[in-house]
Amino acid sequence: MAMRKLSLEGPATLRDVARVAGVHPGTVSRALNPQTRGLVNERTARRVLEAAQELGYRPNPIARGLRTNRSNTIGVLVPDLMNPLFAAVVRGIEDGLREAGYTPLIANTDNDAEREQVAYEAMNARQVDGFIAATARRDHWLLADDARTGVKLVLVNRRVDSDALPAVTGDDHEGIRLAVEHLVRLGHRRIAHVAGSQSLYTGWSRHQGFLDAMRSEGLEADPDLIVYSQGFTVREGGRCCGELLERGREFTAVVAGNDLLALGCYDALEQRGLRCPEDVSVVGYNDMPFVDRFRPPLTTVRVPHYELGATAAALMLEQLRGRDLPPRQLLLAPELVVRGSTASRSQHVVP
Amino acid sequence: MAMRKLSLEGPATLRDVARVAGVHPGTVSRALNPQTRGLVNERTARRVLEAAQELGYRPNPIARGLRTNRSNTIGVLVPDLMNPLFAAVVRGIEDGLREAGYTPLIANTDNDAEREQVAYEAMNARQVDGFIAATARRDHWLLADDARTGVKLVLVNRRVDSDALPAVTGDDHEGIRLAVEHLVRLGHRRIAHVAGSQSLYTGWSRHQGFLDAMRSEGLEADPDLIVYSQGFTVREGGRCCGELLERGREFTAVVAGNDLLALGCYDALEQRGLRCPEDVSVVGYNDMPFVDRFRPPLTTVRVPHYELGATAAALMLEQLRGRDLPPRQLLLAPELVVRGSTASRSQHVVP
DNA sequence: TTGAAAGCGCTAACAC
DNA sequence: GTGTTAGCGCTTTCAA
Repeated sequence: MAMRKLSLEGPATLRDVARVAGVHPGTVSRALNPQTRGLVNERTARRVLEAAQELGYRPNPIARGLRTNRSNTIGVLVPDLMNPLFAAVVRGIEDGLREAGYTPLIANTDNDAEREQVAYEAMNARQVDGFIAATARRDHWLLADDARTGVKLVLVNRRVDSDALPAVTGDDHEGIRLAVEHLVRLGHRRIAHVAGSQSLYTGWSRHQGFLDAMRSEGLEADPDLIVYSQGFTVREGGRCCGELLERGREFTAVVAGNDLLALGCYDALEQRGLRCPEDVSVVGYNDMPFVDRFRPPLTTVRVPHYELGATAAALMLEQLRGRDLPPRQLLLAPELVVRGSTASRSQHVVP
Repeated sequence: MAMRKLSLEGPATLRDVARVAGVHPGTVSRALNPQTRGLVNERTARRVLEAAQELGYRPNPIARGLRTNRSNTIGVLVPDLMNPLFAAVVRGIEDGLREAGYTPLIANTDNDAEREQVAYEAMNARQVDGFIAATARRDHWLLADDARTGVKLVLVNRRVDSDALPAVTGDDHEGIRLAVEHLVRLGHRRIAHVAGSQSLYTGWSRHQGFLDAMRSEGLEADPDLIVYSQGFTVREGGRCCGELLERGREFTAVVAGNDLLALGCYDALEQRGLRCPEDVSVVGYNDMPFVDRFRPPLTTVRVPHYELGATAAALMLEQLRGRDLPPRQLLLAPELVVRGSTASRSQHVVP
């Protein structure tokens, strides 16, 4: 027996369902919400469910959000989706959030403070229930912002020293230690470091890791063998490695702050007629897609970016559900991937 | 003279502004909306603007959306953000939309029909004003769906033959023509094609382009020199190129359906002791990041992915503003990028 | 030109 | 257990 749709146009509303089921809209709301289903008679609930089904009822999240001040939406602030690392993090976040019915709202910020502000405000206006920020700069208004009242915040790929904020990061300290240890086992002693920008968290933490790793291997981290790049780019890697070579201090291996910097090292070495790994070994960081295809295939430290994102999502859900849980700071284990850019120390010492 | 905030908690609302300005909320709404500002006295409007400024008033898009059935939000359906091509498209979309105050809602679908459905429904429920779909499958429920009433749809990186839907795509026909022409100029005559999956739009259209290009060069497209992959992966490229070699028909060059397939060709050739480009030239498609770093650097056809996205955004805005504009189908020009994987035809003919 | 009032679809406090 | 009511913040008729 076909039942006519009650509201003649547009999708079915709660009231339509109520009319079909012969109950009050409030009852429908209760019956449909898992949280409050217990408050309603089982038979009634079933009737409501059937009516909803029949009408193809879909709750309107906008209306719900207006009432509840929640949106089941999480703002994701990321420097650049075109960077494969962040793309992986974002997929992890999306997949981690989906199960729980949350949707990410994504904005690229290019690490630009103004764009971050604008995106933050816009998302706040859209009632996001929380933010996951992959913003890399170490000093960040988001971290200090007292105006950040109520809204949850989870950091990914960076943390704060105070332990005041939930965060997931790769264990840079351990990752760099693996890289240095690998080089030492190959006989290298004079190991250089092309560091990432020290104003970015990962650049800074890997630099710290390098200093510690050298120390614990009983080696001196010669300041002349450390050069700081302005950014994580191939170009900067080339410039820094070039500077290293021009300083005239000998070294047989270099640990780069990330894979792009390592690629730049390739360029600088080639330009001066030096071979990798025969003359100089190079280690990258991140294990970007296709670095195994480079010439030579890059030895690097793999960071579980997807898992970083998925874990950040989990931490966010935890914050959202639990009331005032202590913020947890998680460290995800990296993995050394040995390929063709590292080899035993040559007799030939550069420069 | 400091003015106390009126609603003691939470952000300022329209009513707060109205109280401060000494007018009715309706007037504030009119004064603040550029569309209706003309209806209100200029002096009053200024007073309202000042009050809004003072209170730091931000309109609540949720409430507005509830009333207007619009959300200033565009659903973006994309197979996989971790694919750098789509990441670029999405950035183009985001940047193109931002100016106009629209926000993308992004979902990865992995080209999976069910996930697409779910994402589509969820976004519809969130009142998206339109969809930009980069979904690649040629037969697609979205395209036929009669239930797609009212909501705008723009296609990117694929089109439909009927011209019924606005779409932006790279000009695959021209791109493949450039590739074939390049090879012919290098003296190649027996040119093979490792085609992408024919159920995906780009795989199909590049295959068509190949047939036409060969014809217009006065060459025969030998069916034995065309092999169809199951997907755009390195692995499939390897399998297909291997099959090509096993068939025993001679060829000196291969046009791959995309860069990953081309990479697979590298593998298959190397595995059989053949050199690229000395024995076989290879051309890719897309110009992914870092293909210039491969061994050998890949000759390929560059597709302007970012512009594809930006143009799709523009098309969407056009649809949103104009009432029932005829759907435009745009073609963006590709560009041949010659690198090291193509060379003059060798005397040595394989297999 | 502005005010009044209704209502988008939903939830939650309270009443029965 | 269920109905009633009020209202989230905004836009948009309709009247004045």
